[in-house]
Amino acid sequence: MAKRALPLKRTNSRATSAEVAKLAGVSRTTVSLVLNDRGGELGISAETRARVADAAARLSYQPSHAARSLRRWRTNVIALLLYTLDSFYNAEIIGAAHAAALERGYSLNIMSAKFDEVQRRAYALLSGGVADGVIVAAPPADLAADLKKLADNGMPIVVMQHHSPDPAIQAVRVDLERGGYVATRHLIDLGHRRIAHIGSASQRLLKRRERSDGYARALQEAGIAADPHLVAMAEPSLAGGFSAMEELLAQDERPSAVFVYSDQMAIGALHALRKHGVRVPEAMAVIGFDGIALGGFVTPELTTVDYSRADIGRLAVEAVIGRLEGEAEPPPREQVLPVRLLVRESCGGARAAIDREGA
Amino acid sequence: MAKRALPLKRTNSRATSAEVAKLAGVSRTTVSLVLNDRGGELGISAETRARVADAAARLSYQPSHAARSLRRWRTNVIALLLYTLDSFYNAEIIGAAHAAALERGYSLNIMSAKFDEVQRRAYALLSGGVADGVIVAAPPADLAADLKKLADNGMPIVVMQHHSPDPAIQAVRVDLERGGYVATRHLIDLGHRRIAHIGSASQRLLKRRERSDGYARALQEAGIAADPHLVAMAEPSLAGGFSAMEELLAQDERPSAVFVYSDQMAIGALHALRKHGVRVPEAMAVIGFDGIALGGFVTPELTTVDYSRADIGRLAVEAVIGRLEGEAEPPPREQVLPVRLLVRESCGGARAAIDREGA
DNA sequence: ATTATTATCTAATACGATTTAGATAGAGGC
DNA sequence: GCCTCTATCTAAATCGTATTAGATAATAAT
Repeated sequence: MAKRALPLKRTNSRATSAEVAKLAGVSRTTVSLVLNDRGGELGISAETRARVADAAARLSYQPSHAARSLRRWRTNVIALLLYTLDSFYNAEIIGAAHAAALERGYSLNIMSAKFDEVQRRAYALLSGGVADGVIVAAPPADLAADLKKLADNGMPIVVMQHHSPDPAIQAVRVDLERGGYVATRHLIDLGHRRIAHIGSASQRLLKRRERSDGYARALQEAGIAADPHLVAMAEPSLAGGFSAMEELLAQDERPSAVFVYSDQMAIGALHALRKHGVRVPEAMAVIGFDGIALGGFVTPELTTVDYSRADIGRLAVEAVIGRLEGEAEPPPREQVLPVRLLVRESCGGARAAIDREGA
Repeated sequence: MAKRALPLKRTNSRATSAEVAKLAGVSRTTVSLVLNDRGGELGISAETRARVADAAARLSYQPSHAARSLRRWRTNVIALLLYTLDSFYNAEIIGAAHAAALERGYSLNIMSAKFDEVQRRAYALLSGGVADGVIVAAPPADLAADLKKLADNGMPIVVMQHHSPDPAIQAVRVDLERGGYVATRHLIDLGHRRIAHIGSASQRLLKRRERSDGYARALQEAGIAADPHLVAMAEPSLAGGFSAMEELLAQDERPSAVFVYSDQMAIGALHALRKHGVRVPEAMAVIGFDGIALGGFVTPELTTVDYSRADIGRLAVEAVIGRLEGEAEPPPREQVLPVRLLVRESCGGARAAIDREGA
């Protein structure tokens, strides 16, 4: 692991508040008060305030993050724990989260924790106080215990895109079950009866069955018997979607439509269909999930279940900050965002698009 | 900006080294020595070491990151500054960087600095000592001065995917000029003469002209006059590629091939071509740049200029750590990685693929 | 002239870990 | 019994900032 620390030496020549104090001819206390904007209320004269600000600027003083958070018990950092950086919707979530955090004076520390080792490290860092709160996307199952420990220690934790795994943990998520239902219902309304489903079979992530549940509910409601041969599970990736689709195509009696776990997998599935000469949407209708921008750029353009990635990022950040700044009423344990059908080309005719809104 | 800090209060009940010391019946010094694995060499008996380790485990002791880095002048964190999280190749770079960092006992703090405001914040954080070194991808022009200040203060800085903007800043980059040359040459070898180019016109990022330079060199070498009407610039995004392609299609005399700045833009361009009924590769050959996995899943599969994203991430991390741990010889200012042509479908016939290797 | 009040500023401490510079005790040499 | 040496451990100082609890001097009130 980590080698021995190198000889302790002050390498960089950053100015300290003491040096600012000396240059301005005041005490460290005054410097602290002025630079934290408490000079006015606490009776530091305007003239002194200006002198301190000037000295700080001249020395390009930047407070030491370590010293400040040691003293304040606050880092003003929110950690964003992601397990899949290649999810195409992450960028939007992160962008919105960033904006929301900034607005409240926080910054975001994105920790990608793909490997077990990184994950262990992330836990150590968090429990070492590297951030004030944590937002977790798609947590792996074995992290649940760690998260709970952090939450029990008073750290605000918000899970995105998943059910709250514990009463101490908030969740900001999308109505995935309804999404699965809406997608499948769309296919049924278009006249399909043999409707396949490609699901996510990630070993590591917490089970996410909601989409599949919605699929099953729509089938049942329409009086269509569930056929286990029409369900294929694979890793949630382009390649996973590809191989799951090939598996479905190997069936004796092929489906005429498929509801896919994510747009990413759906794009893999489209590729498999093209390779096997199956025309979309004529011979196979395909519907994805997530509404990523890329879906509008593939052939054919992907019909999908859309939701606001930006809302997820923003609400997650606001939930964490709300907890940190002690808002009056306890926050709701779960915030569930609506989904909406986004009809493009990959399912053919758009006649059912009108009243499938999930909001 | 940041509201006033809340009342100072010890909210979380993390154990401190003093509590571990008490439980183990030793001094804080001993705890520190033992937990930093210096107990052996400094004469702490095996029995005491075991007692301390046990006490630490029982209290689930985690050293305070703030206190430790305040004292050590080391955070063991490397910051990774990204300006575009939606670049599809970032995930691979980040994955490799993570692995390399972990191996040496460091962790990665990904800071997405899309907005100016975030960027200012990032600079403040870094200059406040939140990380020991920085890796910057695609730095905006206005950040160069900030980066230089950090570098002059002794912070190791490595730029990825770009020329080193300053002698104090290292670079790990790809031979983009050669990539542009190889791509264009491929099109020429396939018999094309009217070869268009879609470039990146990002206002904010540092100018990156290498790809275009390679394009120009290949044309000149083949005795083809450069035609400014065949060059379109746009934002480096799916939509940018789309609109640039439409612009090119509006020409009186259309090109027969196009070399696109990135795979992402190329996918946008493919979409424009399909929309306008231009068949690829028959009526228009398209070649991209980056070798992202997605390129193998679109219609038609995208021919591209590939390079190792993983090497970039790994080398960047190793460069930073090398500087931090004071390696003997000064590191090379630039490390330039090779590119290689990856022939798929979007340019038609593959006959020129053999000897265009860039390595 | 004394006391209270206000305006302005500061000395000293605390945060938690690491490190420097010893302290203590026992063993061995004489 | 005194001294040295080694093995084992520790007291105190330190990192840079924020905060608590005053200090000081000028002004106003009596």
